Amino acid sequence: MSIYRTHTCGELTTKDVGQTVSLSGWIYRRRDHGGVAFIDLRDHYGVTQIVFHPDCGLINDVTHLTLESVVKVTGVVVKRDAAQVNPNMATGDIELEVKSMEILSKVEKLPWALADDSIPEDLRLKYRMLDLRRERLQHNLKMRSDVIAFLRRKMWDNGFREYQTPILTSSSPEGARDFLVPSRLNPGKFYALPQAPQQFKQLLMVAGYDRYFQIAPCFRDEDPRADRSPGEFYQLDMEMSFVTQDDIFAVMEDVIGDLFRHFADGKEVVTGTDSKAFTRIPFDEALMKYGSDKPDLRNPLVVQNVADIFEASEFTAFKGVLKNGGHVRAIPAPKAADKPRSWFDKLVSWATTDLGAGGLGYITCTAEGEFKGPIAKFLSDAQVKEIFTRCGMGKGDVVFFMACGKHQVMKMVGPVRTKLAEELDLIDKNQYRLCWIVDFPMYEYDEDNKKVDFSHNPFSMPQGGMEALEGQDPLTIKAFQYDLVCNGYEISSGAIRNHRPEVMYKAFEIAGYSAETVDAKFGGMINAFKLGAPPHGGNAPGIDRIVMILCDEPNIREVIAFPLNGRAQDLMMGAPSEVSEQQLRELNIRHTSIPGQQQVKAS
RNA sequence: GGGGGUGUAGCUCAGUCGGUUAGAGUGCUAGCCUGUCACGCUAGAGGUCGCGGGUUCGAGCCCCGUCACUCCCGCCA
Repeated sequence: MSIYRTHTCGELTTKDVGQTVSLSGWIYRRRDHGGVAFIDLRDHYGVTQIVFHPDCGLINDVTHLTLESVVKVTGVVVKRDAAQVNPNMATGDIELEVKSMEILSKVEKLPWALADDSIPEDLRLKYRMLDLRRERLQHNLKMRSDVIAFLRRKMWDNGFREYQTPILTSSSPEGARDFLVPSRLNPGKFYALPQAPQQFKQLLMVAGYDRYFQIAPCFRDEDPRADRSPGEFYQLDMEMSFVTQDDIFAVMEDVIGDLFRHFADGKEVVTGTDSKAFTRIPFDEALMKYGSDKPDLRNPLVVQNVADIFEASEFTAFKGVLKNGGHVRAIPAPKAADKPRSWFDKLVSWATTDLGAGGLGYITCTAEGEFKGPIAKFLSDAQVKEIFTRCGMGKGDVVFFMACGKHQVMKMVGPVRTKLAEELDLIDKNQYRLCWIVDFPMYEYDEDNKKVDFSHNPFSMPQGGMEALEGQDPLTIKAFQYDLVCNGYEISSGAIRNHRPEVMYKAFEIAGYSAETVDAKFGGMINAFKLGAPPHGGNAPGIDRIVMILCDEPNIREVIAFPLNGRAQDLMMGAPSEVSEQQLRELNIRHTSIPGQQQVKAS
């Protein structure tokens, strides 16, 4: 038994009445009535009301303590009178009649009241230790720990073992920007922090370990987003040998499907099939129907291609877009015809300013079946009817139109589909909808450099193998490359790898890399594949993002104990910081100081 | 690198048409109160209106610039 407590603040009940107990924790709230005073004492497990009666002689002490001070109290558990029971508290049937109190830690001054719920984020990050005391973050981080424990168990149950891979590795030429670490023993040379253990896990497959996983830290020096933490994040990195895409899907559908079912907390987990399998949507179809490669399937709206109709119309604006290789898509908006003019105006202004779209057209169908709207006059009645039929819309409904450039479907059409569903409240917030996006293109055309380039992982196996690479238009080749998507978030990405050197050289050749370049850049991997490599593949679910979704948080920082802010700074520790000249000398580093640049301040 | 939003007391915010000494709630400090549970009551302290410049008789408010935070685009094999 601890000298600090006999129980936690969450466990005393009427069964303990009459016992003398000790609790330790933080003073959460205080109610002072002069003659009698109460404090709510909080620890990780809950809150218990402590009563200070006049004869305890401690009222003056406790009322002059700043909230959040840490105390140990000893006293007797008493049952509350019926009128005093607090049904909102787990321990609301009892209270502790205090006999003695020991102050373990005094608070000097709080930067904010802990009960306050809307504190600016930079302040929260500066005093993260205070922020982390709040119930919401305690819940999120416990959830994170539980999710990781669950994933480890499930991976073990599926025959996987966890292996560590290096944190100090070499800079890789493809992919995101690396974090670099100077080498003291090798002047002028740098390690890179791994963007993912990609090459190492493939080498483990070559080494015959068959089923690998790791709760792996990944480091990428890219700008953040709400669902993307700057600097570092964690993946459930996994790889397996002698498998096809179907084998990998089966494992992930078991692991991730069960994960969501286990932590859904009453929400419905929808896989789109009557088994454990997840719906599979080819990339091209996702782009067409949802305008996104990570569609939110809770959103029932389905986009339609109406290029042919506008091609045959008198609407020169859209015809011009089509002539330049662009697209015209229709997005249905059921039961929106009676929305006020201002609703439409706001959407159009949102599309032009926020999305940077040229415009947003729409045609409404009144309750009487009359078509109205800014672009209705450019179309014949038959053409409008055809559009409404394709969209499954009718009286009282609206169809929106978006014209966009060749490569702008995801940037323009997808957001409109999402916005309309939000505006019309069509998204079932009580669901997790999981699906695979499959058949990603192997290559895409790089408009900037006027060349064919890899569209995803260059190590992915092209569908059709060598035959496809040699005989097919590169831009039509698909890869065994897939993403796992939940509620509009990409939660995992993976591939069947290209384990055959000759296919690898050919794949790189198409993207403009010589065999010499491939050897120079990926020598380790390609040599490994010349020493007996099993067919293999895998993927890597993003743990932070999955926890964020399960916690129903809009921002990934809410599920990370000590996140960096939007400029990749740790406001509490003061990172990144300047280092001494001595340290730099040892590393053979000299830097040009940047005048006027602010040091990140530690709290 | 680009675009949007925000910035007034420790914190959350209000501040009208540009016009007297910039307000409220909360927290803080002191006091009162014997059953509260976001206790209540009284009083007090607390302000570089993010920063700099400009327009004006006069700027929290208008203009220009800048900084910080945040969301998005680019980027993220």
